[in-house]
Amino acid sequence: MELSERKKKLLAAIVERYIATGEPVGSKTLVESLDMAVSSATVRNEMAELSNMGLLEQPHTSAGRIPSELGYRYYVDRLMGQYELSPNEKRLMEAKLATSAGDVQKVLETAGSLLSEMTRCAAVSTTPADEAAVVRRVELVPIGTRTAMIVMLTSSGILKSRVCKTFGEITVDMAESFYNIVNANFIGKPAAAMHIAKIQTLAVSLGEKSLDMTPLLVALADVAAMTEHTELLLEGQSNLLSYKEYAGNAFELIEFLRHSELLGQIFSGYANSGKHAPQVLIGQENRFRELQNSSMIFDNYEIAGRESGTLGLIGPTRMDYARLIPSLRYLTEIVGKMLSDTVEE
Amino acid sequence: MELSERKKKLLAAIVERYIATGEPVGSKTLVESLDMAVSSATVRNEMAELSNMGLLEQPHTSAGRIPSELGYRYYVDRLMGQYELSPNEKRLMEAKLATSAGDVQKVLETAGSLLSEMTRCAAVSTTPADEAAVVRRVELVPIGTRTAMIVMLTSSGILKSRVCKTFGEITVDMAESFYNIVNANFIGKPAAAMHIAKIQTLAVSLGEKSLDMTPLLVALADVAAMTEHTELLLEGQSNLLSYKEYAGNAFELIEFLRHSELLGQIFSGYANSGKHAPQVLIGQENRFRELQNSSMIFDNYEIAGRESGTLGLIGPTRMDYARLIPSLRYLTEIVGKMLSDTVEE
DNA sequence: TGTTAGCACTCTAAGTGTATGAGTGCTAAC
DNA sequence: GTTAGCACTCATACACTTAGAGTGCTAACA
Repeated sequence: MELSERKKKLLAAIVERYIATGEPVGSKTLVESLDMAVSSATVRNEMAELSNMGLLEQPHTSAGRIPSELGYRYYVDRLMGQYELSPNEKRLMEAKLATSAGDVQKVLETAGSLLSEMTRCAAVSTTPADEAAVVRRVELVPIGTRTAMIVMLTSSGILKSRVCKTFGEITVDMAESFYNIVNANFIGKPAAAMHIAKIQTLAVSLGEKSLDMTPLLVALADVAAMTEHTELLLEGQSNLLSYKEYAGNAFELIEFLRHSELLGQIFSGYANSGKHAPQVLIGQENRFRELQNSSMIFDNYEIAGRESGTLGLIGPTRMDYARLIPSLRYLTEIVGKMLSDTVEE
Repeated sequence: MELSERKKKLLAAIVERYIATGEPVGSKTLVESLDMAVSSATVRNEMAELSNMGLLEQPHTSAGRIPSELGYRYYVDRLMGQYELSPNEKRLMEAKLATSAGDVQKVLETAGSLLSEMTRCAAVSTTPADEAAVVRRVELVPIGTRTAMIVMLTSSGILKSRVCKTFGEITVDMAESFYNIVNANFIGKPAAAMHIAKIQTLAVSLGEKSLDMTPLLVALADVAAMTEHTELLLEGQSNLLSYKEYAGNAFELIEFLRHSELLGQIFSGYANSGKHAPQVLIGQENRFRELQNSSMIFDNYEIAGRESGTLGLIGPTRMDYARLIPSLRYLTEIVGKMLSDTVEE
């Protein structure tokens, strides 16, 4: 579908104005704001044609036009200018992220809250997924006489810990057994190897030590389970409350975000696609009913050259694509760099 | 203010019915639902008197009555029956909490999400405050060649960790220096001793080792700062969205909860008061404008016989006090027990 | 003296009617 | 291809009406 230059200009102006104000745009205001060399009547003709093509729609006969989903799509694909982040903004983002360096989860949390602040949208991120990930390191950190913390690091950089309590005192002997078991059975293997069934057979083989060791091993399995699945981190859902398009059904959307692992499916599906460019889903292009009045933008971050996880934004269809897409793109880029640096060694 | 038995019965019925339905209660429905031996005219007379006393109010002339804040207060102080938690509910709460045993923060998070689920209110909790708390233990856990995790435990049971990256490899020598510094300067002292200024003078005294050690020491100061202040944990804010009394201004309230350390003041003020019984603040009894259409219930939990922190609920004035107060009371009790057990050793 | 029936009164919510104005589509002239 | 002009549509605002719920008051009753 090829449009005349003038139609393109008008469509872009309508989309941008509607994004900015949330009010339907009429022919008169449009002519004024663009100070075009034609009259409002001409613009009306053009707008009527854009409507016929399905790029604009009218809430009611005597209202101005608003972009249809197709209109947004055309705008995003062909018309939109890309907002350039200022060096200042870039520096700020990097500085904020740097405070979390070394901790994958924290980097992603920080990225999420940065995104949600910058965009007034909800931000989503997934922790790196890597089916080939293996347990790189396990540590047993004594905390008290009967309390210890188990720390696990995977080759994909995921770090998880958990506190556990034992029945009796934790002895040097126990710690030794623990490390022996871990080294012999788990280091270099996928976290899935540490399944509760495996732990049970191990416990049996320990004989009389078994009673003391069980809480440690159970906690170990627990930590392993935590590292195993990619996690979905959410930030800034409350931003959505401030949009009038969500008045009334904000609760529904926020509950959807809060519970849904379905959202994770979209993301991990995309992460595996190997694409690397921000993907935009507008309105009904979303598979889920709860998102059909919303748009999503998401993009994969790369760890050491490999698509690993996703950062995303969720907001009203009327979101500022021209600004948000470059912001997200830049952030995924530096998140990728930071995480590569973290995981690398 | 002493009321006749009949007035009490009526007031309680009005409060409870209004809590249940959210609709003003009229004389006719009231007589029916109570199947009283008097007519609606008599009830009207009584209701008029209750209005005069300021215990009831009318949204408008031809509507039924709703409780005034004074009415709720009277109900809470004198009329309310206490709902008994079933053994089943108790068992469920305990079982859920038990999964977090050993980790103060996690226990409180779990308690918060339990509370918010049970009550459809927002739940707040504060981590234990203890001016006499000292650093009990610090561990340096190697994670990679240039990455380490610093773990700190205080005598009040707060456990915090942070990952940090160093410039060069972490050597056994460095670890030794680290532990020497920690043992000599910090163990047994308040976390505040680990201030960044102190860290700096230490770094200077290290001479040439200083460059390598600095990131570790900075991270140490950082972890110390984390343990130092009581934290405010929030759960279930999104529950509030489902109440019609918040339609429209839910955003304001949720933003208030999200940002406000002011809320912490109320809590810590109460925590220091030494009281131990659920405290109820109804509507305007709250100091903050954002909470004046809401009620709060909060109660201190005791660690080893000492008031240490607070659990609280925030919801619409029209909340089910008779059910929520006992629930909160019971939860603070078992949280206290669990935390005492955690901190004790 | 407390209780009750009855009735006039008040006020909201919902529905109807009307004016206003923004914005359109169409047509005829440029 | 562009424009001015005009009839048309529809949301919004406002005034008005009606029905119904609930009240307060009064006079009669036990």
